[in-house]
Amino acid sequence: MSLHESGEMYLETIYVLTKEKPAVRAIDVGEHMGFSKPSVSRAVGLLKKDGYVTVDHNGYLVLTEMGLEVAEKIYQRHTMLMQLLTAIGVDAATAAEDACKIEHAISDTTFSALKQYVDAHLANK
Amino acid sequence: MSLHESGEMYLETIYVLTKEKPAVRAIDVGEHMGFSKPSVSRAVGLLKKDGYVTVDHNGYLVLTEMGLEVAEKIYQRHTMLMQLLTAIGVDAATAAEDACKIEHAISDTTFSALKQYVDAHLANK
DNA sequence: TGCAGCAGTTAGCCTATGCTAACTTTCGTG
DNA sequence: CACGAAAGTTAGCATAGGCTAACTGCTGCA
Repeated sequence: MSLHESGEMYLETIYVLTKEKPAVRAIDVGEHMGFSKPSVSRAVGLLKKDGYVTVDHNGYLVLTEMGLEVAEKIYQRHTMLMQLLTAIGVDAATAAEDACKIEHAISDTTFSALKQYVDAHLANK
Repeated sequence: MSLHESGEMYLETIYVLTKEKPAVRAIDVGEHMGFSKPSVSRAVGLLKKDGYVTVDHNGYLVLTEMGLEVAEKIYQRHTMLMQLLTAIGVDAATAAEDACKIEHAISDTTFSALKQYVDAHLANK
């Protein structure tokens, strides 16, 4: 089954937490996203079924190659959007909030064009 | 009840069609959005209940003041995003598609900042 | 004038995605 | 060793928002 916005958010969260912690459990994901345990449980079940994550014997969540690919893609969008929005004067909190929504909406084409523009005109501002 | 992305899309579509045609019926909205008649019927029913549109005795859809306000807001976002995306090299079709999704996601703050930036740096490119 | 076709509605299905309540499982510690 | 807390799962509810099937109701034309 195809990934929706919510699936992408879970993958991105697992990705981000993986960079912060030695191991990521479902409960950590839930706390980070502000979702209940059952919501995470179901979401992870779907991501597992579709081959985006695996769960080891300790209950630790690990992104598969496919999951990592998606997570990195979304995370890159997030980073670029944060750069763009803060560079044009949007406060960090609002930028983060909006970036989280926009990152799931834009096509590869738009991402590339924006990235190129930001790198050329707005980086380090 | 609050408006969701889909409600905003319906309002925007009614707004756009109103500028193109003498009168807008539910069926026109459905054709324009690629949705079935029942989907439009229910959506319009909700928008009517919540005071965003009225339906006259001929079945023509008319935006209320409140509906018009929302529709114009979304339409402005759409226009600004089209300007932005095409200015940085995104093809028109992709820009339109992405603008349709982004327009519902951005906050007023981000809209203002982007609009200002586009007007100052990217207009008429 | 009666029927055909179009517009709109109603009923009910499906998926996605959040939730709570309640159960299971596992583990550390008194 | 047994109990309590923490993590995860299962069951079932709700909303949003698509869809098809089938009904209603109006309108225009042979």
